[in-house]
Amino acid sequence: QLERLQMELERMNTENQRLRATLNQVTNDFSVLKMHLSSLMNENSSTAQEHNANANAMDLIYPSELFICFFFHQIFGVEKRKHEIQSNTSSEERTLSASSSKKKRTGRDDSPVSEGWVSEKAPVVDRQPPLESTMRKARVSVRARSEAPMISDGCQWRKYGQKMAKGNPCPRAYYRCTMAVGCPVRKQVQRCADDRTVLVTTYEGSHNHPLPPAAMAMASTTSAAASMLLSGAMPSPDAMMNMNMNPNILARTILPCASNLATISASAPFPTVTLDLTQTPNPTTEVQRPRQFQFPFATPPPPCYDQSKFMGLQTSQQDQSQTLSDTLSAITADPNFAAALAAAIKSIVGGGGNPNAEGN
DNA sequence: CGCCTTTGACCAGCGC
DNA sequence: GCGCTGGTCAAAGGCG
Repeated sequence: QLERLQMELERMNTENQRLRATLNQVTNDFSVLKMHLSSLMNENSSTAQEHNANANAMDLIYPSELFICFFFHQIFGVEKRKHEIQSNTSSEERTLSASSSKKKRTGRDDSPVSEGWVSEKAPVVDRQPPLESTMRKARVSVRARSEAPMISDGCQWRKYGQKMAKGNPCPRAYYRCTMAVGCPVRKQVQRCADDRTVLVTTYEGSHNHPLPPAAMAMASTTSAAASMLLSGAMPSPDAMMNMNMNPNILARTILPCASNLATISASAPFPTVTLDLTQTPNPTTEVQRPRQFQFPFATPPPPCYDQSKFMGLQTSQQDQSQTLSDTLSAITADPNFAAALAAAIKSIVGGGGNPNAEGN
């Protein structure tokens, strides 16, 4: 009996390794596709027809991968063979970035500020393409519990301002990405007024440079959400409100396995996707939708749902290792994992990205 | 010395 | 027009 169990365990381990390899490949492909698509959209956004095509492409690519990519990056700490792939795409992206950037100031501004960031109020001639400037308006907000002043998302940030926001005693900090010259990505960090253990991080824009593996998850998520929001792959929040639709329906479509984690704000000045990681997914809801991709955790949730760790917050290496270990143990111990993972991969590779297909 | 944070000033948008 | 607010700038200073 023991021997049989050991053999079974070995077989499961082998299967898991194979699946992880497949997942790595899929994730890589997704990242490369997304970067290419982003470049294409920048180049081709001048014609509405091409824009529609891109929107359709977004529609096909993003909905399921967005969340899957994000989750598996976080859970598995996926180490990717991205550098060679990214180096191929980054050169053209840098060219794009360089061509669109324009020196605005002198003196101290050998910083990224002058190289690429185009202030909306600055009297510049060579402004960013319409789509890109629109893209910058889309925001992805992440709520997570953390004692740290800022979540560590793998990117390098430079603080460029801090303001007291109305209705919140906690100051709001403004950061811009400094991983590459001219990267337009910014983020705002503020503690929740109601619950100061909750850190609200709002991302804006998409990176124009290769990202380290640790940064890919968040970047992919925010970029994809922003793209979906603005490409027409999803209706605007206002449109949804006019149609008497609950914006969260859309969020459930994007993140079907964690419907209570994502909301789309219709009241915010900019279209905003909010990923609320201060809550745990409702297991009851998941049981009611067995055909959706979901984590087959038996209740209660495993330690990975300690979200301050789950989100890759600034916890110690030891904590993260322990969490990862716990997570892997919990996942691999579940006999349904392989099936669920296979279904998820199949939904991606098999073009099942449309969450509406097959009732998903 | 270079990079970073701090912080007051400035500007644009918006409502009244 | 005026005041409020959010967002950004940029000088000054700190730090490694």
